[in-house]
Formats: sequence, C-alpha cells, structure tokens
Amino acid sequence: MNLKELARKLDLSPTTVSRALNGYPEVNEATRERVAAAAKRYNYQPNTRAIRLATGRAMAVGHVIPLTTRHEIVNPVFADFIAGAGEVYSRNGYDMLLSVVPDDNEERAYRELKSRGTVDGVIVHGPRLDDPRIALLTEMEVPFVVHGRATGSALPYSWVDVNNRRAFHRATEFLLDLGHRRIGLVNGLEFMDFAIRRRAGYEQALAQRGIALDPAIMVSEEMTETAGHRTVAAMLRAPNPPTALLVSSMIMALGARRAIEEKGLRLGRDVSVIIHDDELSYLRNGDDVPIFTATRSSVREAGRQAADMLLSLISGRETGPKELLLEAELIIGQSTGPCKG
Amino acid sequence: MNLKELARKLDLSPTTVSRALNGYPEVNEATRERVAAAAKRYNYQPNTRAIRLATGRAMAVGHVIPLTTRHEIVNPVFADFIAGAGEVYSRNGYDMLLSVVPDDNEERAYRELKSRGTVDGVIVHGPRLDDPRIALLTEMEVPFVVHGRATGSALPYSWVDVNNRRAFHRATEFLLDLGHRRIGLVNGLEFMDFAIRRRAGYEQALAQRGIALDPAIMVSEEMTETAGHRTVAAMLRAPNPPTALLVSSMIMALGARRAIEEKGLRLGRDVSVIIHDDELSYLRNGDDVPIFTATRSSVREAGRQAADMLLSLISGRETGPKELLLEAELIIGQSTGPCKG
DNA sequence: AATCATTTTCAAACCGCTTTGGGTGTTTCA
DNA sequence: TGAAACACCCAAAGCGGTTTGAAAATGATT
Repeated sequence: MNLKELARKLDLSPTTVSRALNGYPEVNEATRERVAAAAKRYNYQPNTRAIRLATGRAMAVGHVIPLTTRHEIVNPVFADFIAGAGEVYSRNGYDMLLSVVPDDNEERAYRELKSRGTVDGVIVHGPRLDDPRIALLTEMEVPFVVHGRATGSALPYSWVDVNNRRAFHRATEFLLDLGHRRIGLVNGLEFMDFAIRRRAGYEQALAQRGIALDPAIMVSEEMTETAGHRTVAAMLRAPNPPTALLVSSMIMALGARRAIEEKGLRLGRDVSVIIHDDELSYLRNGDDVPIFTATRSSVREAGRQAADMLLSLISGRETGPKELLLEAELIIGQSTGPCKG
Repeated sequence: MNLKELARKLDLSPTTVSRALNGYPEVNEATRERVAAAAKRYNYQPNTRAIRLATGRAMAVGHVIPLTTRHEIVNPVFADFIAGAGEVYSRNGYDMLLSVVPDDNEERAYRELKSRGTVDGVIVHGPRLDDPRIALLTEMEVPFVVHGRATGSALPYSWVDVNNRRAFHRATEFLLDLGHRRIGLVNGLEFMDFAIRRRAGYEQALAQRGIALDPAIMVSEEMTETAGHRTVAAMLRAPNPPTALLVSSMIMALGARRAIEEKGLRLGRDVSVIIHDDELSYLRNGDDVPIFTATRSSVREAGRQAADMLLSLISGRETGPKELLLEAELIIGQSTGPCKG
C-alpha cells in the first residue's frame, strides 16, 4: 500500500493525505481523522526511501567504529553505548547506521557518508588526543557529537563525557582518607583521551596531599585481563608495593584481583582497589552488592544523552556546540579498606 | 555534483553517464573512460537515497539486537560479530542498520523493516529454542541468516553456526583422556540454543565412556564472572568435587578460575578447565600462548561468513536455505593437565 | 447578493537516480 | 545497393513520497 493507492481509496489527492499524516495545519480535522483511520486499517507505512529522497534528509545517524588496525580491538564499551543510543533513535524514527572502519581509512569513510547523503549526523567514538576527525567534520559541516573529549582540539565541538578527572580525583582522595599513601594507577593506553584525564585526576589528588608520584606504580596498558594481571603482579613483586590501586576498567580489575590473590593477599584488606565501572550489561560489578568500590557511570546512559544531543543538533532546534559532563558516582564496595601499616 | 550536472559537463545524457558508471554494455569504451575520468575529477558520488528509490533496493541489511528485557544484557559477542559483518558490507557497498529492540517487541520491528523497505535482508541474533522469528521472516519473505541455530524450528532456514556439540564433545573427550572422570559443566542459560548443544556434546561424550551424569556438577547460568565464580565455588565446596570443568565462556571462566584459586587449588594441576573462546578482541585468551585450553572459534569470522551468505541470498545468485557449520579448534593451553588421583 | 478572507483541497513539479523504448549513424550481408 | 543487424546514445517515464502555487469551497462582511 502506497500513498497514491491510499489516496485513491479515500477519494483524496496524495497531497492531502500526505499532509494529513504529517500533521500539517491546512487540512480539515475531520478528514485528518478519516485519513488516519484508513492508514491504520490498510497498515500504510510510508516508504522510507521515497521520504528520504523527497525531503533530502537521511533520517539516519552514523556511528563510525574505528577498528584499531594495530590491535584489532573493538571497544567493549561500544555495545552498551549503542544500546542506549538506539533507544533514542528508534523513539524518534531515526535509523542507526554502523560502519566499522579501519582507523587508517576513517577520513574517506566520513566523507562518503556526507557526500552520498546516507546520514544526517555522526557520533564520534573513541576520541584520541587532538583528534583530526573534529576538524574534518566541522569543515564538512556534518552535525556530530563526540563520545568523550579530545584534549588539545582547538575547535569547539559538541560532546558527552564522564568527568573522568574528577572521578579519579575523588577515588584517590577516598583511598588517601583510608590512610593509603602508596597508591598505584593501572590505566588504559594514553592515546585514549579518558586515560589522560584519569591520570590527571589521580596526580592532582596526590599532589594536593603532598605525595610524590612514583612512575614505578603507574602503568598505561591495553585494557585487558592479562595486562591487568601482568602489571599488578609486577608491582606487587617489586619492593615497596602499593597498598591500593586505581584500575581503569572492570576487565583489567579482574586481572588485578587475580594478581593480588595469587600473591596470597586479600582484596580490600591487604590491597584496596577502586575501579571505573561503565556498567556494562554483561560485566556487572556484583549482582546486588557491588564487589569493587567504583566510580560508576553508565555508558548506556551516555549513549542516550549523546543521541539526544545529536538529534537536537540535526533538527536545528538548538545550535552551537553543546556539552554535557556526566558525574560518576562513587560506589562503596568490598574492595577497599583502611591501610594497615 | 549530481548526475545531471556531470552529464551536462560531458555533453552526454544522464542515461549514458549512468550506464557508463554502472558498467552497462551499451556504451562506447572510449566514452566510458571519459565519464569515469570526469566522475573522479569532480568527485561525483551518486546520491544513495536516489539510487535506493530508483532501484527499489535498500542496499542495507538490518541487525536487530534483542535486548532481553529481563536482564537488559547486550550479548558481549555482538560487537565482534558486527565488526566481521561490517567488513563484508562495506566491501560490497551495503550499509549496516542496527536496531536495538526490547525482545517483547521484536515482531513489530521486523515488520516495519520490511514494510518501510529500509533493508534488503536481516541477520538474526541470539536464536532461542524454537525461535518464532524464523517463521515470521519466512512468511514475510525477507532474506535472512541466523547466527546460530534454533533447535526445534520446523522450517528450513539459512544459518551460520559453530559446531558447539562437537566442540564440547571433543573437549570432554580430551579431559577424559587425561584421566578425568568427574567433569563439571558450567553452561549458559539454556534458552540460548548454543547452550543446549554444548550440553548435548558433553553428555554424549560421557555416555560413550559409560560415565553417569551428575546434575550436581552441571549448571546453567547467566554468563557473567560472578555466576562463574559462584557456581564453581559451590561445586568445589561440595563433597566429591569435579577435577575438571567445561566452561561456556571466557568471562565465566574468569570467575571459575577465581573460585579455584580462592580454594587454594591450582588451575591446570588441581582442576583442569576448558573454555569456549569466541576470540573476542577485548578478551583474548592470553597474549601469545593461550592461557586456557579452549575450543576456539572466531565470532568475527562467523560475522563475515553470515554477511557473505546474506548478501548472496539477497542478490538472488544463490537460492534456498544455506548452512554453514564452522568447526572449533581445540587449543591446548595451560589450564589442563592429567588427573591426579 | 456581491466581495473578500479563510479553509480546504488538488495538480503538477520536484528530489536524483534507473530503465524502457526508441532513434541515429555504421556495418554487414545478400 | 538496399535491407537487416548492430553499436551507441537519448528523451522520457518511472520510483513514492513532499512541497509549491493555484483553484475550489466555505465563511464572514458589507
């Protein structure tokens, strides 16, 4: 059933039917209802392809997933972010388009998205230090929202991010208040923006209490279980091991915990650990009581917010770069305790 | 730059230009080259929206991600599958459309996809026992490929799956050959098809050696770290604990390992563990040497294969239901050893 | 009742491509 | 040499909607 057929059945012109369904004012309320009823009865669904061509809007937003060619890693956070964003899109009649693109090829991917008109806007994932995509998209005049921020970018742009600096600042203070003085940092690779900010928060908190940094207990690694295990095991083996750790992700923390327990130490008693918890659906921090003390911030919620922001940018209702800084909660779990000694 | 403009520049009709670019025979080779050159020079990109309307093809495939309303879990395997499928799509000029849909609402989502013509085909994720989506899509005449299989479905359909039964059969035999007689199964929830098959393989292998099943060491749970830990801890606490375990996922296995080590036992010596390894990019089974002995099968590769299959179904080149059963490798790691005792 | 404003509806153009059904100039062949 | 076959190209009609500009119907005003 298409518009013309529906119009014929109603003895109306396609024009009127179209207007009736799209809520234009210049149509009699009575006929509007008649049209709506018929549309429902015949289960009329307007053809998206035609709408797109006619209106020039794509009614779709793109997510370009960078595939780091070096590591071939898909960010584990990604699936949940998408789930959040997807809710918003489908509520607003938008489609979500995914392109998985090797990161040596991103510019072309973005340009094509624009010039073929497949999307109205883009979400930028995994911003890196001084990310070139921001300049690119700005120049192309594609509405976009960054999930995270890109330290060092000169241009203004829209973003949704967790306050990583403050989260780790607070977490560090929490450990300091428990009496810990030797606090290790197990961070992600620092070409990722969030890792830089987390370190900044950590360093600032230590500095404020006059504690010197010790590179021996600060690592920056891929965020895998093995890396977490390896680095923490090394720290614990070394002289003057940390009594507490800040760990950048749940997965790394599983490795960290393993290293701790292997050493015959007990989590929360001998070594305190605070993690950052993105609330990934398949990696919950405990079923009801949190296991790890954590700075918690739902990445799914971030997805929702970013999608919302992008849609409002696309609609033109709101203009100019918008920014949203989500605060992480500090959740007290069983992995932290006072420093003994 | 659109087709008409390009045609004008070349002093040709849009017809000829279109044909030249799309490789139709009725155009002089010389002019074809002239057109190609001009297209490149002016960076002409045909408008996707127009192509879609004109051809009636969507040049897009849909992935409907079920969001289990009960658990709100996004399958962790999903991101890597998408990465694999995405490669194939972009190589073939197809877009990948994602809709995240609460699983109480799936039918409507599929119907809309069809009637609005946004996609040419669909990949079905997370098939369940006797999954109703298979009948639905067959009836709607939408080309589709299932990732996995749906035990109990009467209709024929196309699928790509790992030979879960054989993988677990072989893994069980491997443990039996090492002398283990008390082998536990830590499985996913059995509304998921793969869990059913894995159990079947396990049971068959035991039966062939005349070993009776013991429900006390067979669990079926959500595939989380905590569940892995909880269930294995319980097994080890109970009288007559298993000397070996089959664990359905890497994440569960991390929990299982924790339970083992907590108990003061050593992985691979006191308790042998074989896992199923989907080769998730962010959860590698060891960096170079595998940590766990595993039945390994790349879910990213499955994504590539499923996408390939779907595209060939869509093109009509091949017809009828196609099936692809991928065999899992048995990778020997450090988590298995002979049964002592 | 005639005029004007307002509401309601419609025909036709348009979005940018593909595709059908010719046309024109060249070859081929009887 | 004329007819048939072929190679190459084009005008125009879709695809299924939206949107513009104008007409028809209705209502208000004088």
